[in-house]
Amino acid sequence: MINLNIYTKKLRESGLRPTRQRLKICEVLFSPEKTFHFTVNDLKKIIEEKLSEKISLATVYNTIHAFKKKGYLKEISINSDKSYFDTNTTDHQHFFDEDKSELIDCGDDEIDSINIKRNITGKKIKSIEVLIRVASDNQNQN
Amino acid sequence: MINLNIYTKKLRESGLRPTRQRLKICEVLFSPEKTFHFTVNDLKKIIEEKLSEKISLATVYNTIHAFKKKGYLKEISINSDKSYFDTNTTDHQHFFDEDKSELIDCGDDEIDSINIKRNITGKKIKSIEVLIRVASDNQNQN
DNA sequence: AATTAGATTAAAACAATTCTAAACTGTTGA
DNA sequence: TCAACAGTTTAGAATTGTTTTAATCTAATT
Ligand SMILES: [Mn+2]
Ligand SMILES: [Mn+2]
Ligand SMILES: [Zn+2]
Ligand SMILES: [Zn+2]
Repeated sequence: MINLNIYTKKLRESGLRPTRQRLKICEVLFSPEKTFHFTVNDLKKIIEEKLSEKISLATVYNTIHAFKKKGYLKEISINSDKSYFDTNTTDHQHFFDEDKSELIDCGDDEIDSINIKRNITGKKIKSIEVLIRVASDNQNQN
Repeated sequence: MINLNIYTKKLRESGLRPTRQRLKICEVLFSPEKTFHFTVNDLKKIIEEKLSEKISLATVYNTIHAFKKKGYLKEISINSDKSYFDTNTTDHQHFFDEDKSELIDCGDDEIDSINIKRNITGKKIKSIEVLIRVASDNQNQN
């Protein structure tokens, strides 16, 4: 299988051995044509239900964190009880659909580039994150 | 005391009775000249240590949430285990100092206004949040 | 003052995440 | 090839921020 080498390489580069569980994680994260957003529980469910591979939460967390550290995944800031991750690691922004608790990509071409006129002394900008919260018009905005 | 009426009004407008604990919360949140950012625990500590008023976490949470709902406080989205609130309810953006886990206001004049070229069908934009993560140059960026 | 609706509180429940430690597996080099 | 080691998996426990509960208390209304 062609992709196995790619997965193994990504794992090795993240400081991880290519184990059965981790290769399944790679299959879910890196084989789809399209990038997507997910929570840790989403990922665990996909592996267990679609790929029929039992996997512990601890393994999912440890692999995801290694990928994030290496830059193969991004974490998105939302005020939510759970963390959201993104397989799209390019520079882009997000809509957050509050009705469905779902992230939607906002391409670089769909938003004007952010220009910051101030800098914090002695600090470097690590990232600029934009979150556009949306909800259906007739919404209880509590 | 002049401010008592203001606090009582804010509480009443948030659907809350002006109790001893809640007036202390108001004193902390709404008397300072400058706005500030805080976590629930920060607030509890200030009330107990500086104002010597015992207060339960449940009361802090319930009051903060009522103020947020009414618009007297804003909650800021950061990927953090805890929630950050802001007594500055005007439209503004933030720097997040990752070294100190501290928010810094970014005035409207310090960042170009965000122009979004796409809209999500059937959805209304509720807010546009920008978070600029900063850290000292020589930083372990794990 | 009595009544009642709402508030306070300690403690329990909850949920996401992290940690632990024992069993297991991939890798390496003899 | 295979023993030995280092790294991995896992269930379950621990941790942490937040929410809920239910008993007690208090502000508001009469
Ligand atoms: Mn959490
Ligand atoms: Mn939490
Ligand atoms: Zn995305
Ligand atoms: Zn602010």
